[in-house]
Amino acid sequence: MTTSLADDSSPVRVRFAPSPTGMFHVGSARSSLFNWAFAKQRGGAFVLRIEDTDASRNRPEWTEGIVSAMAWLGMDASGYEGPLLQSGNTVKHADAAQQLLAKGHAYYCSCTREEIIARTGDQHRGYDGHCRDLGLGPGPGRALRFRTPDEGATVVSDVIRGEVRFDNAAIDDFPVMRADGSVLFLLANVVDDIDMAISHVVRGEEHLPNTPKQQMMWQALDHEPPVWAHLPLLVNEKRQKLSKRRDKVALEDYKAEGYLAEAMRNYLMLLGWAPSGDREILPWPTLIEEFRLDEVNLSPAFFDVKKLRAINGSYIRELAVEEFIARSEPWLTAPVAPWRPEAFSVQAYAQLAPLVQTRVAVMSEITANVDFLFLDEPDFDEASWAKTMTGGAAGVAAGIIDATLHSLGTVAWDADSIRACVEQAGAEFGLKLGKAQAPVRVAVTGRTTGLPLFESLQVLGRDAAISRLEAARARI
RNA sequence: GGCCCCGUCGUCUAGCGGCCCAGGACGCCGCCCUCUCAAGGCGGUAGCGCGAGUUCAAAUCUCGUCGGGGCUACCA
Repeated sequence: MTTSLADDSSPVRVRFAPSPTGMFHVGSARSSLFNWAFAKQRGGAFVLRIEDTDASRNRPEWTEGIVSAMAWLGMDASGYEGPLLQSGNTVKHADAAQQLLAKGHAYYCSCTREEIIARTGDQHRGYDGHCRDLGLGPGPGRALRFRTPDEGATVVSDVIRGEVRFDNAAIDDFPVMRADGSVLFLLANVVDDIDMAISHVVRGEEHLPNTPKQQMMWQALDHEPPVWAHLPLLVNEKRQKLSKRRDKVALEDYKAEGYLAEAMRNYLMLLGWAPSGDREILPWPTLIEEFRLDEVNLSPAFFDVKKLRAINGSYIRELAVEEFIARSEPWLTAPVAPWRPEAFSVQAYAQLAPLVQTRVAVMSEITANVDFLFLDEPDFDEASWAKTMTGGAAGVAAGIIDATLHSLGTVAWDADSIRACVEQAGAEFGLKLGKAQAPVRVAVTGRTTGLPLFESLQVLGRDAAISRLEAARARI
């Protein structure tokens, strides 16, 4: 938008400043990725700062969660400064508060919330400036408030949104330091950004209403405000901001489901920004190179898992088979895999892996595709069994299985020969392969759908195939 | 309530006054391929919220309107 702000030559130092709340949110992930792409593409620096000022809801291990989630997405600790803890900077926070006081930009206030509401008669009116000119000193129950101008306007120059104007009269004197001397987020955030020499503050749009206040403080502290960039929100299907409470937002959950980091990263980059031309799936270095902060969209983006799935499937299919096999490991072993660990065979899996690869959109789906190979008994799907083995289908199913069994014992054990057996069995009942294979498939794999049957049988082995067909035949 | 932001297919987006009776992708539907299911190929469905204005010309500019959202703590 405002090209002077997006000037390619200005030095870049960005920060990602999450508060450690226990899980890494997809919105945070997107925000960190945008910051990262912008910094790397401009040859700038990226700082990770943990906003742990609210001691009541902080745990040290949450920080580790943020670091590892970022690493998973490809933002390795070697590529950024930090993590720095906001709580480690409290001396400077307090110092800044005193500076504001000394310069007349802040004053002590003894009002309680109740008193303010009682005076204004309106919960929504905000602070009425009661203590503004009382010249109060520090003391119990006295917080420090920033004195905002009564007239004029504060204009926030945002790379994405252009100039956003806020009338100063509408901005109440806001607290910057609690009565206990601890500094509030709004100020601490500014002090840290100044301290870290942050050049661009790239964050979610929910912070836009706070920005004029922060900009006032930058200036009151004798610093040029940074370049602001407020990213559009990530929303749910009801177009509300993604929230921990009602939406599935934990990056960890998606990882556990088998979303590939590179797919998640690519998808997230597409929320609010798009590469030029009709391209969507691009390697990370290309995304970084082509990303432009000032091209970021204005409107909120729906976090669409369907599209994420599609992109993930595409990434899975792009994997070299060996790579796919290697990456399948977590879904083939405990605690995910339902079979006895000894029953698993990498060789057997490797033979079918190429067939699995085109059939899964998320890695967790691998398990159900090959479980028949390693389970002692197939995991029968009731609907599948009912459809192919009971009622009117029972007679044919029994016949097909009998006929297949008849020739399967002596046939050469390869997919083509096995196929011929089933084809022949079907012919005896006037059935095409499509119909004839169904009871065999269910008997052996437990389901009507799955990997190509004959390759599956070949890998399963003759003995297991025969005993499963016999067991199923007995159950019909 | 106040302040602020946003508004192109269902969704993510391309579009920066003529190249657009709007392009791509996901989804959905159909066809082909096919041992099931996928993958793949081909085709289709569907959109500029509305109203004024500016202009020879508007999805693109302006205003209004309607709709959606965010913020509104001695939380971050």
